[in-house]
Amino acid sequence: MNAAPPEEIAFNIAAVERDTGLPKDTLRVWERRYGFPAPARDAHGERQYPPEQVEKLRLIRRLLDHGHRPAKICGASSEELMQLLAQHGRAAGAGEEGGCDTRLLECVCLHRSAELAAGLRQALLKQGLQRFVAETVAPLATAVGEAWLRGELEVSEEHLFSEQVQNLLRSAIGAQAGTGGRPRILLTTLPDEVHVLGLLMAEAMLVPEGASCVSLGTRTPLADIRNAAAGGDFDIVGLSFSIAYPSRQAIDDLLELRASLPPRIALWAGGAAVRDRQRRLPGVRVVGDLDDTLAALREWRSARENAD
Amino acid sequence: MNAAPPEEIAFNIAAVERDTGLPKDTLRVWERRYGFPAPARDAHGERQYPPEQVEKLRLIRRLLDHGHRPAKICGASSEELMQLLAQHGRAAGAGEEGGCDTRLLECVCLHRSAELAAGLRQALLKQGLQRFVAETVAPLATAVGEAWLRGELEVSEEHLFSEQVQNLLRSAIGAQAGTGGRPRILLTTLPDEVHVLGLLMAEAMLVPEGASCVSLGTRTPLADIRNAAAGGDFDIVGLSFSIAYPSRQAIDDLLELRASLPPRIALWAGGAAVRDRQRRLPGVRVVGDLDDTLAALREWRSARENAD
DNA sequence: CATCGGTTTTGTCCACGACAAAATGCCGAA
DNA sequence: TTCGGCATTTTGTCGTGGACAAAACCGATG
Repeated sequence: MNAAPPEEIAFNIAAVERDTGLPKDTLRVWERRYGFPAPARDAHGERQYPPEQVEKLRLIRRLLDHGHRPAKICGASSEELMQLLAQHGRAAGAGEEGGCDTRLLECVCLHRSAELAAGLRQALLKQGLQRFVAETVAPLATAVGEAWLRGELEVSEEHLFSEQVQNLLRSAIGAQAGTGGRPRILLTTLPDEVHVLGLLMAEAMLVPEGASCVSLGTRTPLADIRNAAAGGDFDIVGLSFSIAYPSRQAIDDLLELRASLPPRIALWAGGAAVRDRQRRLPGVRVVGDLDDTLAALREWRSARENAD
Repeated sequence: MNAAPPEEIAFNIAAVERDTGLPKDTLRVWERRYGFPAPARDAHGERQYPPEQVEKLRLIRRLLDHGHRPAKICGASSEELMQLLAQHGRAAGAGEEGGCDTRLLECVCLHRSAELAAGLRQALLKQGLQRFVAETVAPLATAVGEAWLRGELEVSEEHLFSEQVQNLLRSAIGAQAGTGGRPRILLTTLPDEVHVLGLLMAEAMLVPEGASCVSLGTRTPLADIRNAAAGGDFDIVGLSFSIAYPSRQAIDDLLELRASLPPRIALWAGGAAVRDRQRRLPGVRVVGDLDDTLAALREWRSARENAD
């Protein structure tokens, strides 16, 4: 009959910011404006967020990434929010999830690390690197993202997936790293983008085509990208933007980088935040998906031949 | 004679937070208390930090990580701060940097990515994985950290180093991943710790000894670590803490995790933030350095034999 | 359909007070 | 000496509410 919830587990505002990605200022102003979240207060008047509210904030955060507005959804119940998310899940799932290996997805959900690693390795051997990335990893990553969005995955499960894929891709890329092929491509993300899989997938598509890729990983400041690109004899700078990246900021950052980069260095951008934004990005090659990466490479090579 | 600095390049408070890692609240309260930083204001009264002040804040940030107090150093000039940092560099350098491969360090500084990759690969082949990690990677990582601390490296150079080492270690670990050896070890870091090299180095030491390691990468919430460890038949949870991690918080977090973890699962912690803190961490095996990782493994195995 | 202006929404910034948590310094006991 | 408490200082984080720029939205016009 322990009906009373264990009250000691409550989050302070800093923990909520960390867990949801919503800045403290935003949490406070939402409380003022929309009446949610409505945390309890401790003896000193400090906010104490119960776990349910943190959970709901996580749902809201995901819906925001998909274009909803806080005023509309802060009032809704958790069930309604889940329903909205499920709609997105279905919309995306219809196109992509169908093509994903459900056995591997199960491994992620059930935390079967050894089986997941083996299954991925097997798929890689069977399909070859490029098809493995385009047909197995990418749909799986989308499915994992959607599942995580719907709260069906724990953080540790998403991490496990990301780590395993990294291990495999980095090995495979390293195994065929050529020397000195053209174009030379510098791959990285901007400081607010932490997702690394997009970069690795791009690298895995490009290296087998004979391009020389140098990845700086995530979170490189704009000025450092410019310096590294100009000083390292690069032909192309490639940036990756996940769905969570604010689209407007991506555009501004790209235009700024384009302006500061020597004209001879091409600028490529890929990921959900820049898809269908080609029109607003003169001088930037927007790479729509992984196959488009190869198209962009062909374009670059034929343009270079003509220029010679 | 372009003496006037280009005034348009000034950072707002959010950019400074991102570049220095100092929270906005802290930046404002330092200004109030110590008179530094002293940003200009734009037409709307918002802070505009000139690049020199951001640079100095970065120096201060590094000194804080090494135990200095803000009140003492906010008043100092950039030159004095650099001198303080140089002292730390020498102190650490005397012990460690001497043992590091200066040719490879030069590759990092000069941004010679191909040469760096080749040099690392060669060292790995020559030394074998464990000696490579202990004798090449670890000293090099320390040297890179110190150089970055002294401002001798760009962000992009540090990133490049980290990426190259990751590529190599992940390949090497993947190549000898056994199946089902004991102990089964779950490796990760807490949410505020973003450095991944410590984890990879530990994994590289352990896997050749026949241990089964599963890495969740960085930033796993405490509750997820507990769930993953308890649900995955693990014997040991291993956490890594870089020098930048607040020592006190590391202790609290470790004790909390220790309490929530089943007693049969051992808890290991390594990295600068927990070194020499064994006394305050009952129930936690503090791993002093990479060689101590092997000692800890031997201890675990002999303890298990005796228990059987 | 694309673009422009006006309106609403939304996130971020400001000031300054308060106070908990951490670091430091001091003192007495093992 | 070294260690463990205890008082004091330092330091970071949280609170409030007002302001306003930037973004999103919406409708009208080329």
